[in-house]
Amino acid sequence: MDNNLDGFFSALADPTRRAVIARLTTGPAPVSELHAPHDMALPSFLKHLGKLEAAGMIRSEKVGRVRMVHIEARPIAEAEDWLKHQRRLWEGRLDRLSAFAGHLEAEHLEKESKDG
Amino acid sequence: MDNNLDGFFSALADPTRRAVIARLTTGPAPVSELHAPHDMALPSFLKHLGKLEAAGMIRSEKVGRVRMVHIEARPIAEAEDWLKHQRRLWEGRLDRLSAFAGHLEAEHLEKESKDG
DNA sequence: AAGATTGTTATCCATATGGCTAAGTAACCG
DNA sequence: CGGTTACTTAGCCATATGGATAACAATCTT
Repeated sequence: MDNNLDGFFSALADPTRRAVIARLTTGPAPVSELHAPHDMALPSFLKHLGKLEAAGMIRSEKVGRVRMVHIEARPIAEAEDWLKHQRRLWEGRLDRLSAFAGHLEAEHLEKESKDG
Repeated sequence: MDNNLDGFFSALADPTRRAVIARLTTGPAPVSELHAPHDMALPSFLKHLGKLEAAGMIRSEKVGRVRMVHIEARPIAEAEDWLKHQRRLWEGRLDRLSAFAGHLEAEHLEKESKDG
């Protein structure tokens, strides 16, 4: 339970890094291409890639002088699963609440009919 | 695109705050009860609640001297949707790739997933 | 009214984060 | 070989974050 969720979520808590992920869903790219749309010095940008890689969300290999970056889908699925799980718990609780409310109402009606 | 995702994800990038969310999926609770399982001074803990509230993930109202806290589901769904969207793009790309490249690409991806 | 509960506010502190520049290394190109 | 490209490493800096204590405020409880 105490897995990489910290890294996953904090990696996603930045628009630059989310943009990189979004870009990479369309296919691998070299660092320079990933960097291009971001108004930021390259070393600053590399820190973002570093965080994504540390979180296990991307991987990269160097081919000649170029570093190719590609997405790693599993962490995204894990984060998604955590959210889905929470949402289901929450929805389940709503179900139980409404069942309980129904129960209360039934009791109430029953009591009323006895009293009446 | 530039919505509250920063706040949502960074709010979830902390185990204390995820624990609070997890707890709140089972129903509302007063601050003291939320605080109890966490080995941390109350003011420190309140900062976490503050972040969750700022991100719109929880709400709270004061009843007497007690503050009751409850979860706000929509942000969770939004974060989940972002992830789902990215995953679909990624999967869509895989579909397109395999349509073009056939079994060679499939073999490559299979190898990658084994390496992971 | 006194005391206990339950937050709240105000500081303070160490570390992490996100940006920068400057200078270095490792391919490729002519 | 020399220059250009594509990173890489090393430092610097400002602000944010996550923790702490101390003191205050409001509301039950007795």
